[in-house]
Amino acid sequence: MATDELTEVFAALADPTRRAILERLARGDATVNQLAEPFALTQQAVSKHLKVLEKARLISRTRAGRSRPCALDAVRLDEAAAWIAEHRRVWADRYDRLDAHLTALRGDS
Amino acid sequence: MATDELTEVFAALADPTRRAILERLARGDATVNQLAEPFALTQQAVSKHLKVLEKARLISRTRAGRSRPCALDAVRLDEAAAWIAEHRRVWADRYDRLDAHLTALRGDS
DNA sequence: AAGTTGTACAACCTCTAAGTTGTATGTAGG
DNA sequence: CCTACATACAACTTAGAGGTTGTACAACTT
Repeated sequence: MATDELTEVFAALADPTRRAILERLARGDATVNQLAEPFALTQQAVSKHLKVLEKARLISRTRAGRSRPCALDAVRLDEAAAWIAEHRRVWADRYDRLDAHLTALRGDS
Repeated sequence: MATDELTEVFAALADPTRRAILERLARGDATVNQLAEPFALTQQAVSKHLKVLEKARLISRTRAGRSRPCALDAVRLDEAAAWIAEHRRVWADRYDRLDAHLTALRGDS
């Protein structure tokens, strides 16, 4: 994944409202107004959030008459998780080596 | 992890410079000036980024004479990864059920 | 055809993030 | 001590994020 795409995904996840929207969508698709209801926000504000999520490709939208239901798209989340996992692994290795080193220094088995 | 902490972590990861700093630190601890060198940024700007990373507890800092080396802290990354994994799982389940449903509709085995 | 409903667009406000320059502080070394 | 170096603090600028209100438009309902 390109750097800017990672940036978009993490930036999208950095907003509590957007994370809440994703959590809501995980329980089923929803329209803008349905998503807006639990928040003390206008429909327009929620639409903006959805635009951010859509640009980050964390959700996709379809047309259904006059409403535009949102559905989750897991691909980008996987890629973000992969970035974290990769770097987490690298330095977990470092700490494992450090642990081993310290253990060796202490003369433990 | 509290909501604001997740927000801090994701917001910290949303900046390409900060991700690059983390990648650099994954290869070994470094001082502010060492971190600043590859970027076309002032020392002060890098210090600000480090402050953000430290507040999000993605790095920790120690004193070593007149320098303050930075080291990675994997805990928060794990928590961010856990959030992603949890939600990814939920809607992976949804799509699995959808798949099953569609398969059933088609009359496949 | 007329009205209602769901969503998007535009203009605006305010706050904060990310960068700058300039300066202060603490520690090391001559 | 004095100087040089590594980092931090303060004040400022600029751009963008997140919110608002007002309005437009397309698609159902009657």
